Amino acid sequence: MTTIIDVAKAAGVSIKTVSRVMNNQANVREETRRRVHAAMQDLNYSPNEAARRMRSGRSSAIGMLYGDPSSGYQSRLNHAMMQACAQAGRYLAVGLFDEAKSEWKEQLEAFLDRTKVDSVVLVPPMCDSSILQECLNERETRFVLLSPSRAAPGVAAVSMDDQRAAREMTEYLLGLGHRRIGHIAGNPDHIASLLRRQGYEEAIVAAGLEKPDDALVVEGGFDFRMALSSAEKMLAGPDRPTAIFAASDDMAAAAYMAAGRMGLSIPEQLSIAGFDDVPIANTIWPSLTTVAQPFEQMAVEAIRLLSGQSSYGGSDTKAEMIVAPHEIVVRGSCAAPSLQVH
Amino acid sequence: MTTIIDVAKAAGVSIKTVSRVMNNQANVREETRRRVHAAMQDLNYSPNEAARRMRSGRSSAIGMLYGDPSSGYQSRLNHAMMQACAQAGRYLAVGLFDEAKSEWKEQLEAFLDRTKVDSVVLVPPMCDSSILQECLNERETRFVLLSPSRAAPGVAAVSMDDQRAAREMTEYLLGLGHRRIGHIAGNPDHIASLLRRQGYEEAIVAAGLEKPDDALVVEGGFDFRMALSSAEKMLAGPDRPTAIFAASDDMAAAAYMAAGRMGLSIPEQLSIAGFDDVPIANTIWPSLTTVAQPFEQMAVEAIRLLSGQSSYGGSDTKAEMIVAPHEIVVRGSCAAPSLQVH
DNA sequence: AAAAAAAATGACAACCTTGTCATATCCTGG
DNA sequence: CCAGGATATGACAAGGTTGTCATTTTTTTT
Repeated sequence: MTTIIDVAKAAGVSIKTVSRVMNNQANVREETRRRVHAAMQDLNYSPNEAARRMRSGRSSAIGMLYGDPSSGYQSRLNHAMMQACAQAGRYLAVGLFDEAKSEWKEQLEAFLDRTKVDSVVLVPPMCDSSILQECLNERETRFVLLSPSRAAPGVAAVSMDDQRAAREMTEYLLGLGHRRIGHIAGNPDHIASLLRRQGYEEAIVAAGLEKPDDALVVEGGFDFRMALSSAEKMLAGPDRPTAIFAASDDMAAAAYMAAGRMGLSIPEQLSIAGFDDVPIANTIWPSLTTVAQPFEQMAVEAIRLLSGQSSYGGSDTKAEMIVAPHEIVVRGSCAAPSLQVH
Repeated sequence: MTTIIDVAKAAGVSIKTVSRVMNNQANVREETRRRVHAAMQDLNYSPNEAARRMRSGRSSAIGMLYGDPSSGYQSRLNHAMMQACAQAGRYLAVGLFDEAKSEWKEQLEAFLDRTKVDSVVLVPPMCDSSILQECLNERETRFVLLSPSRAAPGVAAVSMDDQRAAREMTEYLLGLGHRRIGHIAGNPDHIASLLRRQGYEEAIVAAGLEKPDDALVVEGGFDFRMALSSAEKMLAGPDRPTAIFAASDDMAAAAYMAAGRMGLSIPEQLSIAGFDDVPIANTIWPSLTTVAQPFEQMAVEAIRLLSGQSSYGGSDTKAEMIVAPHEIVVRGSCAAPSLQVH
């Protein structure tokens, strides 16, 4: 196993200089830096994580704070973070967290003390607590928000373009020939719900159609049950849509259910599209055409943000806001509207 | 921060003796051992992970190998492992793995080299590869199987009692008054499918009813689509059941769909029960009565198994087989059969 | 009871990195 | 060309643990 000493010898410098190069510290001549880098490359050197951590007292692991893990959305995010960490060669220290509890501050302190992490990822719903963010700031712990419900000023965050994705999905349905497209909206407390709805309406209007009325846009609250009754209402109406775009996969599954009850077959008599690409989208049949949230990409970016900021600077935390590219995943739940329906 | 030196002073021994006690090494008098333990307790000492790892070259992290992560089952298991590791104060190093690829052996070596873990958890479907197990044995890496499809002789494993759980769930349905209970069986390649089916039949027979015939037990293959058509067939038959017990939640969701298409309301006209308690069980409505796999418990036991075996012994690996207790989670999808159905 | 063997314990180095502080080198302006 | 400051580099300790090997204590054997 090659150590910093080997690199120092190879580069003809002291170990301290190698250390400086590794940690991007100042006061190293450019030429020296190059030589050291070359030596590291040659020897295929990678620093001993344990030694580093012991000396500095900090862990290179990345902390992740999250709350209720029951949703498919959560598990996808978990998984993406695990994968991204594995790829980056870092460990993931997770803390399950109950913000509702009063001792949450002690919980946080305990987590940080135990794990010694100095960077954490906040996923929904933890990422929307400004008090939590203040606490992390106080402890000089770097953090990045993953898919926050609302933008926090001056805080690094990674998210996706909900509005554009919704517009594109709606455009896809329009492109199939649909003219009457319903929308099941999410919980209006989440900014994502509004953005998705806006994207949907934007596409409709841009296609020269009438702005959707109340019969076409119903509340689903990101809740299966509410979405189920809303979808049934929509489909029972006088001029029912030929396609439904739900603001989440769970609600799209509810629309499947509603369609089944009304005797409508998917996609022949009703097209359904979702949003998120959680496991259920590939479980149900016909499998769901949906917007794939770029979970993997977002996780990678989050780690990059946490790694990139200078380790000890502190002051240069200019907030970066990264938008990861989504994808429309076409599966079997959408088709051109059949002519005989109306 | 208290170190091994503080403990040594407090116990009146050398640091080496403390080290010996910590690592359960031989040649420490019982009384000394007690004194050291007391001192550790007093000072609330916990060893410095980084120093340990640096000296020994091994990581105390636990490795986890898994394959296709798309199912809800996988994500529950992931999550449980993350939580259990956090509780045990250990990191989780995950490796995503493609056993189908030919370079999987290199993949494994690389993973073990990079992470330096010396204990790994194998989750489905990785836990059924005996070649993989041989490889791990060669490298003297401890491992434990989590919920294996078939028992491997001489290998530590954690699982649940599928047969008993299925029997209990069926008994629950019988207790509600159901006399004609259908079963959607899983993929027969999984031992769990057979066990669940046996448990189901056992309960039926024990209740003095006829052993279920082919009209009552259909193949679902742990696949939504197959389960959907099987359920439809079952419900369309001449003497349709008043309750369906599916061998997985995904297949239970398919039964919901089938019921919707047939115009049967749940639970008034048809009771449905599932198995696993994955996210979908709480998403759909009415929420699904199901068998909660003891994911959390299994993860905790897996870590205990890996931690418990003597660190350097090697030979004393008597294979422990642990069965974690499941739970019947009663939600809204089952009710007494209404009288007017038949 | 002495000698030998076995068991228990301890002193100290080693692991690899980073921080401190001292030293060497470079550059600037007179 | 030199003084002085700025910049670049290096020597060495420290961090907490475990391995090696020597030493002390206990037990067994004669």
